[in-house]
Amino acid sequence: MQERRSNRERTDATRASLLQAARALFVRQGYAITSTPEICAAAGITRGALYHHFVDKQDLFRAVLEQEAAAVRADIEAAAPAGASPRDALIAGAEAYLDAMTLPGRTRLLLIEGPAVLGLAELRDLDERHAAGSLTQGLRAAGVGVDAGGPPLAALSALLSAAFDRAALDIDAGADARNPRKAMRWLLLQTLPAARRAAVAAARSKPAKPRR
Amino acid sequence: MQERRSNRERTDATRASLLQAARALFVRQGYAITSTPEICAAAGITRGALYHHFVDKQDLFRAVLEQEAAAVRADIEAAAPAGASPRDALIAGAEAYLDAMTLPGRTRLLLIEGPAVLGLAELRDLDERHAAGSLTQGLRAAGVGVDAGGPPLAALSALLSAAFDRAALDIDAGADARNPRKAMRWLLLQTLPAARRAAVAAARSKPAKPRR
DNA sequence: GACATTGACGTACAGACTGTATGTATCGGA
DNA sequence: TCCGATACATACAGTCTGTACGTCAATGTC
Repeated sequence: MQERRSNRERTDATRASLLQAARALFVRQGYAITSTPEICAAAGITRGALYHHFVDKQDLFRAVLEQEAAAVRADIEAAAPAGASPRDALIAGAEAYLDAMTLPGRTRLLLIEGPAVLGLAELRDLDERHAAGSLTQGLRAAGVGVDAGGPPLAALSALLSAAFDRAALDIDAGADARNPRKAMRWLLLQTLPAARRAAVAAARSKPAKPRR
Repeated sequence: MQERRSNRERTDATRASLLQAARALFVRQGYAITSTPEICAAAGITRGALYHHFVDKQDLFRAVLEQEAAAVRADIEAAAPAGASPRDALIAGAEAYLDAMTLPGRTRLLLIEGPAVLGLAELRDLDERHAAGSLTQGLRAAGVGVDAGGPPLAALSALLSAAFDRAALDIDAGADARNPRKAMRWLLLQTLPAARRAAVAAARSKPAKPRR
């Protein structure tokens, strides 16, 4: 009386069920506390199936993160306006990122548990494959780091990326969402060329009396 | 033939030995992989002693972090120049923080494992008790957020704090230390009033030629 | 200074979890 | 139709965590 399914269908179904159950539990309880028996019970399968599809618990977690990062990327790309100026594209991308990270569990998975479970190096790789690279090139397109006097573009991009993550975390933590968004937007604008040149000019006139 | 020690001495000695062994192992292997038998063997005591002094493994980890955060704070305060202007104090504090985070293991303990093991809320509390609060008040003293038009100070401070952490992480990851430092310094300067006012002014007079 | 109490451990144990080895049924191609 | 491969399920070994309990030295009291 059991339905006939191809191997491919079986695999897809169990993997999907596993990923969904694991994601929910990892988000609610964290990676360490969540046990594989628990995950399998929630997914309606046995541990044998889990270890058939994934080499270990960490590998399952990796798959969850991969899926999550891809979803974030998709969300951002879906929100990208066509034919905007580099500057506007950057700002729109910033908002889209914060919006995407609003989906429950994303901050915990990608920003808290991820680095601890998979290691910083792997997480960074995943981040760059999916999302962060676009920030660097967005900054470059908007003219940051093109002249010699400015800060190293890659390093600055990393710092801003961290600030974005923190904004997402704070929004998720229940803070009035407008404050981190506003601060992040302001900070980002400060890095754009028009602002920077003015700042450099102000800094150059160092020996002068403090401006006040 | 055994020496006579007061209870206080015994406690201090075992706790110190435990903290040192645990710190080393947590740094080298991470919290999850490090087992309590392993820690106790390295500390030269039994698990009974561990569970006498700490309620569980997580509590031991908490003690390690507490010690580490206190050390960072001490390092920063030791480097604080006396009688500097708010602006210079802020810049010096920034450098001191990055210097302090150079000590091996600190980034991993405080920035990677900490949030995952203790939870973001507790880590944030620890951070504010020890270090981060000073950034907010440093910014305020330097005049950030005093006028109504600027970004919310607390939110901006959080973003900058995250950027600092990322800089520390990148330095620790072996990147040429000068790049993250330079970028961080630049980013911080961008937020200070002189730079901002100049930036705003430059933005207002958009058609005007750049100042130089 | 004997004595009861508390603190600082050491040892033994129960429960749970992870990863692996092995068995079974279904699928897919020849 | 037969046979290898795939997708599971079950059983097992080893390890870890936290707790209960026992011991002995230190400390305060009379």
